[in-house]
Amino acid sequence: MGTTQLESVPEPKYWHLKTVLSQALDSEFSVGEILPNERDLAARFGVARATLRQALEQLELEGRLQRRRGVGTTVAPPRMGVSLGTGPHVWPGGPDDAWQPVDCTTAVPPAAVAEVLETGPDEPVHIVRRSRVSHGRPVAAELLYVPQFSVPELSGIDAPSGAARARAVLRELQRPALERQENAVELGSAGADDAKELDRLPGAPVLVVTTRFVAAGRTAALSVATYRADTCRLTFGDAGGVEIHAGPQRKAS
Amino acid sequence: MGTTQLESVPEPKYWHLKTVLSQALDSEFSVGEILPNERDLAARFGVARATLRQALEQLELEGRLQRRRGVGTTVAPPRMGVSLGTGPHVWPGGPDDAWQPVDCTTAVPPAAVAEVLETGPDEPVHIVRRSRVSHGRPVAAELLYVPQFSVPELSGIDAPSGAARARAVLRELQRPALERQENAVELGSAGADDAKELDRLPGAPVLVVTTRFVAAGRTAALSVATYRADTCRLTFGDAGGVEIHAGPQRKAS
DNA sequence: AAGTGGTCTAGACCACATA
DNA sequence: ATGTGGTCTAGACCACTTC
Repeated sequence: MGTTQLESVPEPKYWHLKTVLSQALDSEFSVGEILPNERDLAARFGVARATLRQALEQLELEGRLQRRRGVGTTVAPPRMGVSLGTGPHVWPGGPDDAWQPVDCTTAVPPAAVAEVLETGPDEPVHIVRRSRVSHGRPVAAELLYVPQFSVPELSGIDAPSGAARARAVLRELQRPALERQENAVELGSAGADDAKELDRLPGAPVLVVTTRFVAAGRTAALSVATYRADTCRLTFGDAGGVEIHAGPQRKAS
Repeated sequence: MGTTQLESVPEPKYWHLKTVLSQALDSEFSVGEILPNERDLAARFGVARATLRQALEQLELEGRLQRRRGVGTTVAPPRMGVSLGTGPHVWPGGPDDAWQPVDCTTAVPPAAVAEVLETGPDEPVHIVRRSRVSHGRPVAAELLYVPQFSVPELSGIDAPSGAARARAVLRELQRPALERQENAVELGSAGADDAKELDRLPGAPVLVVTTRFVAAGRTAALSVATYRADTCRLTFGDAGGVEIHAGPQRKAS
């Protein structure tokens, strides 16, 4: 009769919507193309705008879409591989360094950082701000904490702050020999500062990479770098990483 | 609590709310404690429930909260460090293997996987499902794609499917010598299958780790593992990783 | 000025866990 | 049966970019 069929597993609308849109992106759109605006899309699919947005949000999280306020929603290119390196070659300011110093201040670090650095709770350290650009786009913002003892030769004659001082600190940091490094990756959301540097809104998802550089048996520096989670695929190991993306899936026929 | 007035730069409500809640979590709550329900919290802060939820969502993304339907919202423990390893010791089924085989089927992999494995577009491979448990909690679900040529000695007499066959495949996979491995980490959202295995809802944020195992100059196996982004901090390198969490921040005074 | 995505509201109903 | 978080709606206004 007129009764609706019993849905044993009622899939959420936004979930189904995401699937439909994902397939449409594969078959009917090309990279960089702009989608219809959210109000039109919502009307076309017969859902509220909030529901449509929930689907778009997920697709953006997966790196399939890029949304910019005042502009529109575009189809994102595949994520770019960003190498983090694991060997002993990646030392701040070293040969393969992809980072660009931005600024440098001297201040007391957060308690959690001071603990790792084994500095006193009120002992100031050098805080170098660096940014990483790849393929012409900003991909990461970093705070590099350098304790005073790691750069003993740092002359006060150098610039007291700014990019010049950042370079001076990095230069001095290269003197001791690197013993090892440790990496950790976790999910986070961009703070106001990082968001601005990454050209994203605050709260944007980021991959937080914390790296501890050890020299002479002590933590010589601590790096906290936030990578844009929407555009980056972090690669480790010997080569550039594996190219695995969802892409158009084949259906059993 | 007290209302805060700022008009110069209209900070989004949910952003401010997130900050307030974050501080409250540090000072007034302990791990495992349950928060008031969303309707009460929204009323207490004088916002709509949707706005309150936007703040909770971010805090959950950052691993500060854990929300379970029908139960409530609790304060999450610090993320657990999960070692991925980088040395040549981590081979599926090897000594330090933290994975538990669940199932095994033989099927044609997605096109993107077949390309990396250098198998024909219609050539079936072994697909081993494994799960990883840490501290009594499921942390990752994996699909391990093993081409036929990597396990030539696999006897048809072994179990045709199920956990028994998974173990057989892993056993045979250990014969060739590992040359190197490549890792990549990116953000994704859990599919229906993974979500169930990870005890999360579909769409939950996950860290997708793809690992290519190379032996005899060829890709011997490809692993696509999804880690719970809310509870896991992936660690690389020699040791257990760095313990950096936001924690109570001190304010400049 | 017009159009876009971002934020916010005040409801409603549903799925799930627990008692 | 009750209470929780999850989904959904139909609006409104705001911040930003572009024309």
